Amino acid sequence: MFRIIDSRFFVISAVELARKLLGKILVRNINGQLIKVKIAAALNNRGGCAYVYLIYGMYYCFNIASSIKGDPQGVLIRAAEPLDHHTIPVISLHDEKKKFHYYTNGPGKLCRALNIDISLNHIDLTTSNLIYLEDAPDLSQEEIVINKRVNIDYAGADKDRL
DNA sequence: CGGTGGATTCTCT
DNA sequence: GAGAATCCACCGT
Repeated sequence: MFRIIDSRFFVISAVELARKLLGKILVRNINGQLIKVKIAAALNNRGGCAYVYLIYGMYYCFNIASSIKGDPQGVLIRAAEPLDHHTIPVISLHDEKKKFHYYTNGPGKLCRALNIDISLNHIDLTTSNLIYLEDAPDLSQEEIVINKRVNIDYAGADKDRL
């Protein structure tokens, strides 16, 4: 698959971009070690133009901005499927003895697995060697299921929002 | 300049 | 189901 280097790919609405990102390959380069994951869940994000947010002091959320300058939109990547290995081992923050084989099924866990931190904020996905996207066939309409956010039974009234 | 809360996740009850 | 872990942007004083 080829890397996406055409910035026009992102010059669309966040809703469209979220749909196109599904199935694409997110590549993270950590000191030469490539980790590839397939984007499996994205979320239309409301406003904001940052790429990486620190949340609750412990976890990061990885966003991909869309549209054009002056019209801030973005897509929050909520989950992905590891490709290189079945799982990406990440040591538990709470108990280092427990080596959880974390899946990337949540925004915070996704960023932990890929070593995404604030240093990637404002990075350009079309020019950076640290993290970028590889092209992949768009999923068919039938394969895209618009559903509620994953793993959010804690969210109360907000969980019914898309 | 101190207080507060948030786009999360894990652990224990 | 609730609390904790833990950083910083933002707000009020």
